[in-house]
Amino acid sequence: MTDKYISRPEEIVLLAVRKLKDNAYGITIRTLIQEMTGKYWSIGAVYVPLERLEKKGLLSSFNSDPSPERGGRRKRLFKLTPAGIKELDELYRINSVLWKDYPILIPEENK
Amino acid sequence: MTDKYISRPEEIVLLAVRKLKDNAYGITIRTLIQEMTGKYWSIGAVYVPLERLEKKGLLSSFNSDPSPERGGRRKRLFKLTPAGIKELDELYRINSVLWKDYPILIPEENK
DNA sequence: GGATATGTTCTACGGCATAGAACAAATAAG
DNA sequence: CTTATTTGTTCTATGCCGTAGAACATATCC
Repeated sequence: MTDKYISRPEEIVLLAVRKLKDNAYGITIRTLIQEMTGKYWSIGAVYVPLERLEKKGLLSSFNSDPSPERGGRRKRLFKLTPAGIKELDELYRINSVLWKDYPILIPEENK
Repeated sequence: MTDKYISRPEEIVLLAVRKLKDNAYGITIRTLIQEMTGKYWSIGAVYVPLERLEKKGLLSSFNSDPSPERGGRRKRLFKLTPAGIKELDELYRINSVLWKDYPILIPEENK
């Protein structure tokens, strides 16, 4: 492909960052993803894509002030860059085409 | 992840096979994918995932009778297995969750 | 300052993405 | 029948990504 796709894990991470708004950092991202997908994600499965997405210019990050309730290291907060937003829009468009007319599943009462 | 995802290329290939029904083979799959995604796909970018999906039991394939109009090698036709259908249903479900509430884009008249 | 809690960095290994040349096989032409 | 043409698949190499979890860092609490 000439115009590379981002991968599925990268897509999912981008979406999680978007949904978390000003509270997107490693732990919350991981938790949200696990909730949405219903699957276990290792720590590395979150941070490695985060790192790569930042390198590609789709995300930016900065360290928060230390202000947690109990203790612990400061957070590295992530946000979408304009390029990241554009990428998500593009993915949304392609997904719409790919899944258009996918048969609606009648749940439970399969009659 | 304990319960592995299939990759994005694999997802796209599965969808193409589904849409093509009884006419899903290398060339038509590639053409449809390029139409849907608007991107160039090499031959290998289609056949390698096809091969892997068959190995995973999500697709099956068989050679067609030789009956083309002009000549050429016989086709290797692909179809979804029950596991493949199940996988697509699962992907649809997850995608719905992931993209729920994605902001509707007002096209052109951005007012 | 040692214990505890919260978070991130590091890195290793296998597997997948992607490209395109080589190969195969069917019919048509001479 | 043998050569050209058309249609389609197989092969395989390279680099990058997916994934896991141990190690490390840094806050607060006692």
